[in-house]
Amino acid sequence: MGVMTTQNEDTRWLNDEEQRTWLAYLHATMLLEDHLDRQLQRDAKMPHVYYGLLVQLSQAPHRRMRMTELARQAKITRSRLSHAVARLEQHGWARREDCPSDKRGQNAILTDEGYATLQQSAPGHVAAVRQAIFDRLTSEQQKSLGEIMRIIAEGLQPNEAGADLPWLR
Amino acid sequence: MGVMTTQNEDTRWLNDEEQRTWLAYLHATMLLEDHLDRQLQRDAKMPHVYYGLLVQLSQAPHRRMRMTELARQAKITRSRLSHAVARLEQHGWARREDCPSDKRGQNAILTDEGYATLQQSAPGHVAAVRQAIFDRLTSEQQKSLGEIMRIIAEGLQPNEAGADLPWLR
DNA sequence: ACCTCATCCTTGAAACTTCAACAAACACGG
DNA sequence: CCGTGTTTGTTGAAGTTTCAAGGATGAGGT
Repeated sequence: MGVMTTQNEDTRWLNDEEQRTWLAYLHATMLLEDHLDRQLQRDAKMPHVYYGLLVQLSQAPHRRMRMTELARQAKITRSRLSHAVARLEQHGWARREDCPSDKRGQNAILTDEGYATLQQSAPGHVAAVRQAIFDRLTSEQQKSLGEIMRIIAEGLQPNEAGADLPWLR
Repeated sequence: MGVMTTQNEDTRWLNDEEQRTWLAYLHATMLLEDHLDRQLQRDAKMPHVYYGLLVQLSQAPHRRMRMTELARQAKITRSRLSHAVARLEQHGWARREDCPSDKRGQNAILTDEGYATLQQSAPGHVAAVRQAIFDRLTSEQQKSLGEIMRIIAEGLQPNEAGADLPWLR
């Protein structure tokens, strides 16, 4: 905030360097997400998040996954996924199928058409990512970036699996 | 994408560590943006981006800024800003005013009410950011994060200022 | 003055996301 | 088997963002 002056707060404001870092983070993430969204909207006719869903499906056994699991891995809500898959279905890139073992469940499935689209646009997408990030960083920085992002992500997970050990109350 | 097999492509796919780094980046940024959006939606009744706009205005002379300049600093499109300010106006957090020197221009202005809201929610917001990032990183990592994000942002800017020197054609 | 092109900002529609509410199916103790 | 609470996935409405288009003013040359 910086400008928030004269308050007997015990709030630990960000110091100058922290502010600059935070601002850089905001700018970089916003610019990159924008960049990739446009790149993929142009080349694959879909937003980055949707593309990510197709990628996940392509890596799953039989190119299919339970909705909840897909949502969990993609870090989005089930609701959002529901809408997203509906849209992907309209475009013919994915379809749904009832889960045999659980009558509540649905499997999201990558269609051949979806896979083909992925193949076509993957090189361009990778190039964009590489150009924006990896081509610009030293291997030290790449390593550091990985560590940092894992730490941040870890801290925000609603306790990813097996963390139910020291469970008070 | 890793699963993309057998292609005589000259595409430089991401290696294993690069993939893990990229995935961590996606997860961290997505989780954090979600986290802050919820935190601010709860405490300040507005999404993170809108909050950022008010912050920028609060730091500007006379708490006002030309629309285009605000959009530029916030890294969003003018269209998006136009809608956003309209909404902020509805809530009484901002207002518009014609620019005296340029009849096309508009100034976005932070209202007292907007400033008050900012003051109320700033401590919680800073705490959230600190808890998600700075409290978890060593000072080495903080420094590194800043450098890295500046590099990435810089590479994605449509050539921020003064880059109009070697202008071919 | 005029023409032309650039810049400023807005608009409406379509696309996407969030939120709360919901129905259906499961799980499990009684 | 019956309740009770949980999990799964969807839905509709409201909010947000994108995209293409457009009206108005400014800037610079002729």
